[in-house]
Amino acid sequence: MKLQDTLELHVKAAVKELFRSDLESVEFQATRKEFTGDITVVVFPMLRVVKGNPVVIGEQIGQYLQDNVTLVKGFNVVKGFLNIEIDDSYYVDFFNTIKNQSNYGFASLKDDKAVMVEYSSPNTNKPLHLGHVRNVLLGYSVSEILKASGKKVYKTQIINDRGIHICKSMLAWQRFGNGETPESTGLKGDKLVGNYYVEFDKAYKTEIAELVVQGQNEEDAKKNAPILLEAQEMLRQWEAGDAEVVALWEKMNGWVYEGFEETYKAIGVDFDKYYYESQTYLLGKEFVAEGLKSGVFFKKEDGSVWCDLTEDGLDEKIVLRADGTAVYMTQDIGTAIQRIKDYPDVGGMVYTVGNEQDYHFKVLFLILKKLGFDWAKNLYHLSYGMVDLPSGKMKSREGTVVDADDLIQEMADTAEEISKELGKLDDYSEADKKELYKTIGLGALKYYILKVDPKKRILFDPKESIDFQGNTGPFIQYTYARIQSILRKSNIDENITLSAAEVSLHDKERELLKQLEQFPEVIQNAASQHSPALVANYTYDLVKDFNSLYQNVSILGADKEEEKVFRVQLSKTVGQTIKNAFSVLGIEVPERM
RNA sequence: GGCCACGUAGCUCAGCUGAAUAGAGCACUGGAUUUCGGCUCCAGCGGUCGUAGGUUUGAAUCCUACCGUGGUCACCA
Repeated sequence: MKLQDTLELHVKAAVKELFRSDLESVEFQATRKEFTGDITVVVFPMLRVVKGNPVVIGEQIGQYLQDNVTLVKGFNVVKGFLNIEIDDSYYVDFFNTIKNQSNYGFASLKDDKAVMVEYSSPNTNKPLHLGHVRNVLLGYSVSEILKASGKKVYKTQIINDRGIHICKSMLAWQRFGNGETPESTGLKGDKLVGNYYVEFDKAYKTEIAELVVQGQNEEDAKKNAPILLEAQEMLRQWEAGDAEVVALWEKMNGWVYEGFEETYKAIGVDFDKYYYESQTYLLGKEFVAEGLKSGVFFKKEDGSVWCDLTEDGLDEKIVLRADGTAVYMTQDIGTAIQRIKDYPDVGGMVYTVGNEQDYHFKVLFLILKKLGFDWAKNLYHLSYGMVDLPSGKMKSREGTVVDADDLIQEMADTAEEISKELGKLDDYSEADKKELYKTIGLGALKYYILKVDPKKRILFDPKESIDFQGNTGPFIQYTYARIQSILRKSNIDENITLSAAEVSLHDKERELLKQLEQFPEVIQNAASQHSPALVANYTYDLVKDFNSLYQNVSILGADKEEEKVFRVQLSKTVGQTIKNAFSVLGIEVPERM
């Protein structure tokens, strides 16, 4: 049983015996550094049940605990705070239970409904950029955290593969492409298709300018530009199933998917299942028809279908256009239902989508509830803030978009520069070195993004993101590598288990053990709050405590053999915990760096 | 304008399901190595927790108003 749970029972018993009152709960907090003790009971909330002076009450409870609970070895009361000192044997026993658990902190799979986590969900007309990077890192990490908390998880995305955007790229490629392919140009497929999207925009603008010269006003010119009309015609042909257009669409989307896969692989994320808008919007239309019958939706005179959400404090929302074609909402309804059909064990879903779509998801979840799906109550919009650059917002038109592939490469390059200066890798092969630079560069990037609360905006300062000191990924990786170095040099018997009597704890060791004890709870909290930031910040605190110990005591040069054994084992366990924590953030740890 | 989110040290962020003197990192200043990896550690400097009210024994945390920033209010996605 956890320390806090044990103490809670005893505090309740104490209050029962001393004051003949029943407490519903007991409030604990870690004892602040400036006071003596390991864990603190806050007396104030008890005053509602037990009348009296908080200091006196604290003293009485403290005395009771000291007399009746063996692991309580002392106490003191400051104001309304009862600081309890815990016997070292508790921490040593705790350590012995976890020291060989390679999966420490992770809960075993609970017999519970699975969760589907959607992330990435790109359009197929341009490459991934920094904004997608945050999305992908968050979604992947939340998936891993949910798994670590004991849930079955499916990772997925919805690919926006149909619509005018891809037709624009297709048309431009037809006109200006001269049959170029990723193979013939050596370009990644998503980059190639993205280039033609830009080409389209250029041609479009030229045509608008020409029409304006010919006397049209700008608004009309934007609507009448021939190339735009042609793109719209192409979309109609696609919807009509024109064989040639569909073949081109399949070819160019295929290029994009290959490009995306390369980027996902470079980032180190994966998916269990892909959904395509082109395959789910029809199901959405079916359910709109059904909702119309059951009265969830209503039809306007022009034939468009709406959902009235005014009773819920929202507006009316369109779910089908007057011409009968699907809107965004239609296909999201279809996609959600399709997913539950495909995976009947799924009881809830997490949508990783930027906060500009907060309203959309509020409405989507409400509509699914109205349609009567019981899983609709377990839908969560993992809403995250924009990524800004020091120069302001990213704007594709102004060319300030940070490309995902470029970014990953730059991070690795920077890691290489810094590592070379410090040079500890002379005996590494070139391939191993490259792999390591990628690990460090990606570690820096991922940690920089994940340590911030998802809902907050991120200011992405390239200079700061590649910082290696302080609260950064490489700092934590460095500590891990340093621990591995100790383990390589130590030659202790791994299987020794020291009893509490054989170990006397250094203050820093006790701090570290308390910190280690928190890890499983951190994972659970991060899961329920969908926040990798909690894991990131925890890991940093753990690492700081380890470095402090490292600086204060000699591990391999400990005076006594038992001390050395204990410290090496402790170091190993800290290393394992760093590794586990980082694994749910999607960050690798190096043996050396 | 309506609705939503955010506002904590010069900068980047924790703390936000209420509790002790609001914590880290960067930057700046000063220290530590006959020692296991100095990408380290220790200390100092730095705060009207956006503003004003309210609830409470107790508010950065909860409530209200206002200010600032961003988002959103499409038969776009």
